[in-house]
Amino acid sequence: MPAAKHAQGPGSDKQSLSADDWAAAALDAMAAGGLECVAIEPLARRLGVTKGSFYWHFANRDALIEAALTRWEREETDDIMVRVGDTNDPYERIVRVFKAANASYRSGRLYLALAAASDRPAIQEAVRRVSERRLAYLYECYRALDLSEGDARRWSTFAYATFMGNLQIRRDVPEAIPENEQFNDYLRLMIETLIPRAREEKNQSTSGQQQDPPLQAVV
Amino acid sequence: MPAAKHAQGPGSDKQSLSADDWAAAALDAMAAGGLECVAIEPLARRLGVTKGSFYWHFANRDALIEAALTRWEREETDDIMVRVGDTNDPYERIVRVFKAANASYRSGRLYLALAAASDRPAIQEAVRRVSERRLAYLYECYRALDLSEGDARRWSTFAYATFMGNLQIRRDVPEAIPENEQFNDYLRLMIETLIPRAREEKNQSTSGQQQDPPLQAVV
DNA sequence: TACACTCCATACTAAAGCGTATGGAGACAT
DNA sequence: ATGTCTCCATACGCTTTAGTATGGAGTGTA
Repeated sequence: MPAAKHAQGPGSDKQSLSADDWAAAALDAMAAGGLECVAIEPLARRLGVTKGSFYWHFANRDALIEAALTRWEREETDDIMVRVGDTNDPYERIVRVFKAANASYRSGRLYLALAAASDRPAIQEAVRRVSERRLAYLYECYRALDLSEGDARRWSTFAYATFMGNLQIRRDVPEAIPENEQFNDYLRLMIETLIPRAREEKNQSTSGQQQDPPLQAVV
Repeated sequence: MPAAKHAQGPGSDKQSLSADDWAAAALDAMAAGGLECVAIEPLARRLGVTKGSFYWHFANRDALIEAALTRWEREETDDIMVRVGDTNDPYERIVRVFKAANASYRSGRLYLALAAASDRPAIQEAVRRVSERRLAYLYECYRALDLSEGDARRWSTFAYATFMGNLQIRRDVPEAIPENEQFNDYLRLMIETLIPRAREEKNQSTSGQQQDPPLQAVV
């Protein structure tokens, strides 16, 4: 039963687990079944080891959650902010935020699972930091569209709410979100509605946008 | 309200608990700390009794959750649908849905807590029924505004997403939601944006063909 | 009085999960 | 070979919770 320790196989599994491997497994369990699924012995079974491994890498369960949160915040920053940050056009940035938001299913489930752990202050603070960062990013995008501070605040909050609500609907009532080219229509409606500049240039596509962008493919 | 068996004592608490009392307490615990807080002994302590009482009213914990879900679905139907249903103007109905959604803080927390229990099929189905009912209601409102089926579907989903996202933001980043008269501006922006009222509706869904909708006009 | 029914308290068992103590197998250096 | 360090297995104790078994106080009924 004990797996060959250092068979040094073809790279599929390492001989030793790292703390970050545990953190990654904790995030997977979190996205799948919520915080209550982040249990040490079940995770150990899933990783092919026992509790002895865990308590060598971590002091206790809270330390694992802390490490998972750190990894999550880094993932969020890397995956979303960086992906849309290579454009100076604020319109295009908002569009990309929306597309990225609707693309990563796991990321959405993970956020919702973490945000539901309202009785854990450490988790709540991490969720708050992530949301504040996203809101601030959207706010700056709208400011760059020449909106006033108040309008930019309202529009960015509005857009972020729609953004989050779509994640929620996709999880709770998946068939309510249109699919394929229907989804493109839905996404276009939201983008055009939520970005005031879009109303003035209905005839012309924006710089990087094609007529039929393959939205579902963004993983 | 279940008939008290034999009225005794200065009215503070009844002498006998009913199954619905347990269901109500379960929903309170759920809104406060999620499904994991729906534990029998803590609930019994909070109700001033012991487990013996619980297992007289329910077969097991799942039966309690089932009863709580039934009560929740009834609450949702009574509190929200009925409250906005006494108007024939579809515009006004959507406005009331939005205001009611942003009014009940506990209701929002409860929905989010229930929806986060993605590993319980019974809960997931109840959440789905509630969301489908709300979406269908909104869809009919938009249809009554002379939108095409496709447009009504997109707009109602869009509106419901914004609706749900505001609940999420209010829970996770409360200070991001404006307050007082600032909140009125925010609400007005969402309502005006999300209800294409009195607008000449081409059956054109994929491109915004409207001309110059007032962004900040109505007070 | 005798009996039954309702509602709950008390005292258990069983299981799951967190945490600890300890030992052991392999790798590496001396 | 000996020791040491890394990483993990095993065994154990502790707490919490689901669930059961049983009795008992209060009330109604024959």
